[in-house]
Amino acid sequence: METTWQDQLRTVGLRVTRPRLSVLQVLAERPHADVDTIVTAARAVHPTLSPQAVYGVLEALVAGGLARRIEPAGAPALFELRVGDNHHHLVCRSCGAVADVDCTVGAAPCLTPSDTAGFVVDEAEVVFWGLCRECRPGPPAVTAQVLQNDNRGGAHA
Amino acid sequence: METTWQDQLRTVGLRVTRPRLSVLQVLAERPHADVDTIVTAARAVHPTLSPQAVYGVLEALVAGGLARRIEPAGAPALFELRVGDNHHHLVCRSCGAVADVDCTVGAAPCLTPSDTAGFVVDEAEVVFWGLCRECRPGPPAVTAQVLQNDNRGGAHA
DNA sequence: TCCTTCATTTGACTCGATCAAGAAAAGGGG
DNA sequence: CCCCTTTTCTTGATCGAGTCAAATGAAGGA
Repeated sequence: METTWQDQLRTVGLRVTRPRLSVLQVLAERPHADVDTIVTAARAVHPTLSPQAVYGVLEALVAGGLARRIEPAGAPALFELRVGDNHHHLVCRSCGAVADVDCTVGAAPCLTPSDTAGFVVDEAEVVFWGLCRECRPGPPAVTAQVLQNDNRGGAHA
Repeated sequence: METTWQDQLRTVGLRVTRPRLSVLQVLAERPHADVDTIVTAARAVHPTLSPQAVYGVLEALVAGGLARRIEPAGAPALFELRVGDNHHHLVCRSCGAVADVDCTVGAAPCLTPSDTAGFVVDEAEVVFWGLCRECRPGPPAVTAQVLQNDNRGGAHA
């Protein structure tokens, strides 16, 4: 990916500004960052950056297709630069850590509901909930069990 | 469905109260209701019910496994009584309408992440985004027989 | 360089949800 | 049937994420 941030911004019709470059830089280093994290990190190179500016920048980036917003339940929105590929997320219930998961099928949407109830579906969003390595209780007994498949509510394989 | 709300509440160790019965009643009639809707509707039978009480009731119901909370991105939380079965949701991008979707039988490749990045996954959450029948830009003429005589472009916000 | 347009700053504000203290009620024991 | 303990509800303050609006400032084409 040798296209610069500047090129990418211009390609989608956005002006090249310091706040935007700062935010892109932060997102490149820290995928799945929330607004607060972005503001804090971006201030390393742009000390006067305001939170509202970051909201504006992110809105523009998402609208321009340069960034994607994800909103795990009960947490502030997160942003990532991985766009255009169909991937999903693992979210830690304890610490909120997020990891990418490639969709095993490839094309979006990777799932097709059996009955759409009259809806025209354009996206299937998948979130895997669990515990990350650090938050997992007990000694790291590395079992192969990956998806707890109980027959009541929640998970399904 | 001969188990009464009272029985269900007692079964999970919750006291039987008027606010709880009211909320259960509302949820039975209106699946996928948000807190505001529940408060308004429940006041028909319990006029002094406070929003905070509803928050408390819902928290207790969810903790007791009698209700489930869903949080579509960009919308207040919704609650439903369908628990224990594995189903997902269709959400309308335009009006926010929600419909249940039974989990696709058989092939659900995306529900087993290929690489869990060290996470222990306990739930896979799926949300299908699209447009509901009312919000869909006009289907090819009036050829839809499934659709009863509704005023197209229906007022639904 | 000028000038128009788009971005950012600043500050107020909305909305959903949570927290805390006291009053009310549920429901088991006497 | 009443009392007492515990849970639950009410009232009101507070919080956090996100939005709105007016005014200043930068981007970049003419």
